[in-house]
Amino acid sequence: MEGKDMLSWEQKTLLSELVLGYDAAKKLQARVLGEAPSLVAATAETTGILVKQILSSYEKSLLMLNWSSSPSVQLIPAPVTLIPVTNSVPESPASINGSPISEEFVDGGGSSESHRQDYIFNSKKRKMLPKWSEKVKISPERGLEGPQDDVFSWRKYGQKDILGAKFPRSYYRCTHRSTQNCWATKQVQRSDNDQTVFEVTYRGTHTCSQAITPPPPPTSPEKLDTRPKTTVAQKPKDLLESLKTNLTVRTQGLDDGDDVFSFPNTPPFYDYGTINNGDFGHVDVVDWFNPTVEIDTTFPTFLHESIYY
DNA sequence: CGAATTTGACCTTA
DNA sequence: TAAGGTCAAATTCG
Repeated sequence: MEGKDMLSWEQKTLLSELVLGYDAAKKLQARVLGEAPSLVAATAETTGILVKQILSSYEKSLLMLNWSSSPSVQLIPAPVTLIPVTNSVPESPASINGSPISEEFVDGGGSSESHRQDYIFNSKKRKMLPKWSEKVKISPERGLEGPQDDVFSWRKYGQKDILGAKFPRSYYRCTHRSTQNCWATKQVQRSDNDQTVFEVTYRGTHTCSQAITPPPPPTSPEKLDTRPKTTVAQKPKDLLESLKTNLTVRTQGLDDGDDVFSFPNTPPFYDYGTINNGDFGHVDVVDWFNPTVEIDTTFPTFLHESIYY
């Protein structure tokens, strides 16, 4: 056990990602060989999804490697471009010295009295949060390109005009920040020229339960969506909005440069539903590839009157 | 009526 | 000090 603890956050996430891909590949293999795993129903996991998962896994793993070592590994052909956001020198791989975790994290229990102080330590922490960004491309026909599986719920807390940018930048944080002390945030910036591109920058990972226990037990075959409300496109009217909110490709992030942030008690894995037994959490792709998040045919319409402010 | 968004002020960072 | 990021009151939404 101590073995895994020794791993840096990067290593853990990388491992996690690789495991996901491996898992999906295994399933795919089983499928190809005709020996469909009875339990993990062949029902919902289409080959396409598996492939997608595998590719996504590769992309992210490569991204991480690309970042932490030589910047010469340019392999990411996919429609979705992943961009490591480097603030300073990505030099130190990850020297986790889980020292300054302080009570800030546990402090959440504290009442809501914190104003300025809250802000302060929040910003202090900000430096330590892993940060990464992605470009999400949209095609009118297919909706979103690339892996999109943001099952997290975000809440907008600000919008700002950016110098030189045509469109304002939107700021989101995890809905459960106050309730579960989850400090994940993201910001969405629409590309100046290419209307189909949004750049999403994430900071911090989710420590809230929705990142830990997404899928409801499949005990009852009837109910497929027992869950309250993860992020899902809702009002067609604000398609763009919901899009921005959902526009999300989860990728592993890395440290910010100076200090590597080590998580208090958060599993370093994003899990999209750990339903299986394996040594590692394995993924039920069906869950994160939730069709509800899809942008259907209404989409192109939105693109036209896209500029809505 | 509670939860999410909007938006100008305020705070932090470069 | 300006640009970027966050807060929080007011407003809108569901």
